Amino acid sequence: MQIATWNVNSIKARTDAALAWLKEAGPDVVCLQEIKCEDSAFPSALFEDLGYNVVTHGQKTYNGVALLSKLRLEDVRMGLPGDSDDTQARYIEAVVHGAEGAFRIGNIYLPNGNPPDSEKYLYKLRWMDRLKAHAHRLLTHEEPLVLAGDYNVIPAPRDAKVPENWTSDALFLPQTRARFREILNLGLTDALRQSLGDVPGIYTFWDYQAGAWQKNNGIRIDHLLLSPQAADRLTAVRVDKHVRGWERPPDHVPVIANFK
DNA sequence: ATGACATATGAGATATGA
Repeated sequence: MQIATWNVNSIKARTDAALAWLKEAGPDVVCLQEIKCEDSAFPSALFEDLGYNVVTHGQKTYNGVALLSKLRLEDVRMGLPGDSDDTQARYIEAVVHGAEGAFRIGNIYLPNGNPPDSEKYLYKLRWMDRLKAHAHRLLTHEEPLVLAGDYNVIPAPRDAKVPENWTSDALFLPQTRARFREILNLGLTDALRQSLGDVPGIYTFWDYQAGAWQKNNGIRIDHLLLSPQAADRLTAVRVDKHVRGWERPPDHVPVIANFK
């Protein structure tokens, strides 16, 4: 079972790239973030032609998440619980049944939160509190659970090429990292760190500006967090960095986890 | 340095991203 996450920064602008990567990598499930379109505008048929079932939770212009799966998507839920006034489309969840059992998969597009002195940062922190509460509930099921997506969190200095550049940024502020740790400390495992250890230099995002890609000035902000039952089955994690070198790429690249 | 770059909206300039 291969489960991937990828922030595509507009599915309309990235349809060809997404199709090319799916043909190349062939994951069973993909969590897409920032589709930036309403549900009716998502090019589902093109992905269905590749054998994927598609569910979306989109909105006009901003945000939006989609789940693509070769397996049937069951118990689909849209939106992160905890705030009925939240209109931003940032969470979709479903269950898939693989040959070796079921996985519940939550697809996350966590708010950016910049600038830190704004309401946007308070929204980010509240959203993380809601995610913590939801993860806590899901963990009581004691089943394989993968919470994958663009967390907009740099967990540690080793997750940035130049950590000093991020000290006052909403992605790396102590409060942000503390909330991320609180979520991990519920009993979740960072899949990439379990698989690859604490090696530095692994990034999933390179800014379009100032030649960040050419200088490998990246950050690791796309994560797959695993319940104990999912972590037990993890066999490998990789980052498909080469995608960032494609023509007109998104600024994020796919992260893929393999499970036995 | 609020800029570089990129996308959506909508038709010029602004909001958002990280």
